[in-house]
Amino acid sequence: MPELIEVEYYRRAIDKVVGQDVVDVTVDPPAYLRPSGSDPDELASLRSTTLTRTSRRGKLLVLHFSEGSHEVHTLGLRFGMTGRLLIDGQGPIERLEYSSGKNDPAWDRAVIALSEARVSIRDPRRLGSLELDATFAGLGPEASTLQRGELANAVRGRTKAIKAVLLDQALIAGLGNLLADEALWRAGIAPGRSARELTTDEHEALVTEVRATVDELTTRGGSHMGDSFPLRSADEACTRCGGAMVHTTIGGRSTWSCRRHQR
DNA sequence: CCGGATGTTCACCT
DNA sequence: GAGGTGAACATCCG
Repeated sequence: MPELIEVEYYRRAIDKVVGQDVVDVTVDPPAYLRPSGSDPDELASLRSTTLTRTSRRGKLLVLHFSEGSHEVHTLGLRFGMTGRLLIDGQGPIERLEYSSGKNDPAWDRAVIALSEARVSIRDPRRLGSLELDATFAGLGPEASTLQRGELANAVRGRTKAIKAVLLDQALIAGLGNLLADEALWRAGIAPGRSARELTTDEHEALVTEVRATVDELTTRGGSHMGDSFPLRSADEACTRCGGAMVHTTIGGRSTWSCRRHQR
């Protein structure tokens, strides 16, 4: 799952099982536990704790576990491109999800067995991960509430492309490849522009469009259902201005933009 | 058969 | 330190 939108839906789904006790937490393969080299046996420290709350920044979902009134551990969940959350075998946002075809229980890479529910990450490509005692350290400000000053901070002195800044989770947390393209398309900013060269007006436009895009897609229910989305095809014209849609690679990611109205 | 895909991390360059 | 590239993960889709 990309983008913070789906992760927020997952967070809300897990909120419904807050209050339950942990029976066991497991990963398979062991490398699904990060950072690499972590010992899966350490997950045993979660047994008999209580899931007391959830939190999220960007695409990182964090579960908080307590003993009595004392928080003793957290667990970070990352979904990568292809990880889905299942609760008792059910995907809370099934209709939004990547996998249209096969759905193999063997792809359950992380399982959190609670007293009355089973939470798992089903991830065919293993691009997601689990992290014991994860924190938000190292993540930039939340994209869905991005402020002008936060964007100004993120781009300050950076020569790399504005799209690469939007995708860098340490600078701004939560935007994925599709959302970054959409926000830039809406703001009329070419994705390859050097970040530090954006004007104050462009900062304003971009902050507005990042938030609007996240808001609209959250309301609508996910990032795959856009009807105003910039077409990811060279065969059709920009739905806003009729210009040619062009494909490039920026920050190592596939990028679509309109040659005419994105400047 | 081949290449690319909503993500992240790491190694290796410049 | 900044930033770019490519590989890796494993599967599906066109």
